[in-house]
Amino acid sequence: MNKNTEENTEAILTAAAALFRQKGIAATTIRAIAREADMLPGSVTYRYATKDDLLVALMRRAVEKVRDGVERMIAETDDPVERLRLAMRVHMRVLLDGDDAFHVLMLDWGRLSDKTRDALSKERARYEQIWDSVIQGAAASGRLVPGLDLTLLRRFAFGVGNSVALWYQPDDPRSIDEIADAYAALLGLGALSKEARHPDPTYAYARLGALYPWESERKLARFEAEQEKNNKGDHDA
Amino acid sequence: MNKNTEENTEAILTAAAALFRQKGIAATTIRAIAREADMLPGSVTYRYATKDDLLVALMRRAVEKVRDGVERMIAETDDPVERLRLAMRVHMRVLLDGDDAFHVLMLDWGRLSDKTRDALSKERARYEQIWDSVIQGAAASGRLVPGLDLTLLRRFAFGVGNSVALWYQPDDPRSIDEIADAYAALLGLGALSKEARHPDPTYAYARLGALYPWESERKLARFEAEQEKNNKGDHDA
DNA sequence: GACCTTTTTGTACAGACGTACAAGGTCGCC
DNA sequence: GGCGACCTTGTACGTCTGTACAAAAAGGTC
Repeated sequence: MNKNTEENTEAILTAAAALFRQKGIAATTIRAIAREADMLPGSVTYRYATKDDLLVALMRRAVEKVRDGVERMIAETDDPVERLRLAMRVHMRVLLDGDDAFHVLMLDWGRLSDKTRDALSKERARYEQIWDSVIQGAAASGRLVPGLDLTLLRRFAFGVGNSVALWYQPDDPRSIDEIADAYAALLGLGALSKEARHPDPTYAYARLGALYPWESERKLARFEAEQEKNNKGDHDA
Repeated sequence: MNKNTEENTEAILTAAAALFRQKGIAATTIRAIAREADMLPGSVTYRYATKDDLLVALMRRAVEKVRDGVERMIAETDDPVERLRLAMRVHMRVLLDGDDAFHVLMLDWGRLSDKTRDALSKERARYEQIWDSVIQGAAASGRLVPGLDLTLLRRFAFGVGNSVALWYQPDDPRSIDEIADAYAALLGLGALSKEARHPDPTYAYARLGALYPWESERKLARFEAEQEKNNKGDHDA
């Protein structure tokens, strides 16, 4: 009737990840984790003395796993742009369908305590570095628009990948890979049609104001002034 | 020494929003909100009987405010594509620099209780509808790649806008509008250089597999099989 | 089957939580 | 300047939290 130790540890991590993802970290109690993992609370604290220890162990594992996955995936090809798409697939697959802990790592990062974040920052940075190097590889190959801010591009791609987690439901008619591919396509090609965009994106990026030549900066300025006025008196604290 | 009633209500909402954003909803206590707003807990519960009431009031206000902002902004122009960019600016500006409550609304949506989410879903849907109509307007004008899944595009744009909140820090050297413009540019034009992309995005989107003609589907399949194998035995619960 | 280590159980505690409410204070209006 | 409505204060409650720990049970080794 008793599972062995390793299985129980696994059950704790699985249950904790699922609950953290579903209800958030603070709203998840150790007792709930134990219940979900079919054991008593003492068995949880026996393995992880504090909730934070459990959280760190969980996230460390998750980021290592996904890093492994992405690294193996991009090793499949030498093409720097294909690497970007494949990385997106793995990232999204794990985020949406895989380890709940990765989901939590991506979404709750900003709200971890300093101590917890510090304990994980090295691992997370290593993962982001993979993305950076993939993007830098693509840029070096000359297949990206020249002059792009590559850090911003990484954050854009990263953010796009992560944002799916905010709306995706498992019963979505689209498959995860479909979404990842559509997102990768939008990332690479953009949404504007051939006729609507400047024929050379380099030019458009060189001066962002030229992106939409029909834009009137004056209208924007007027709106800004109005906003300013409306916000006055709002901020006392 | 006493502020008047309206100011106190405002102080509560401001303090609550800031704390919810910073530490999450569950981790924020009514006592902490009261302390931050410089009053006693009773004054908070006098105005909002439960924490949930406070949360709902907060978010309702936030989404109405941003809806107003976007609506006024897009009324400034008839150009359907410029509207998209202007909407992005307002959205990001409020998200990053404006009402903390909007930040919470966007990021914690998936973790609200059913009751709370229901109480807000109409307002939020109305906001998303504005984006939908902006995107549909752009599509109808023929200036988007034909055949795009417009719901997916809205989610992509929405996700892009929201994801900035996961990494942006107020001390970032870039201004919010700079980021919004860069993101809008990437959204419209994509990251691939002229030489690297198929000259007609319509074609590329029509069959996503053709997006990166150098991609080998076989490599992907091999990886998937391997993943499958690795995951075996992982999932008992 | 005795022995030692590893794990589970059950119970306990101090503190913080959301919420309630009687008492007192403040304010504008007549 | 008294009255009623609105708001704040202080205190209290039952519940739940993370964590601790002694005692019991299980498992492996000889």
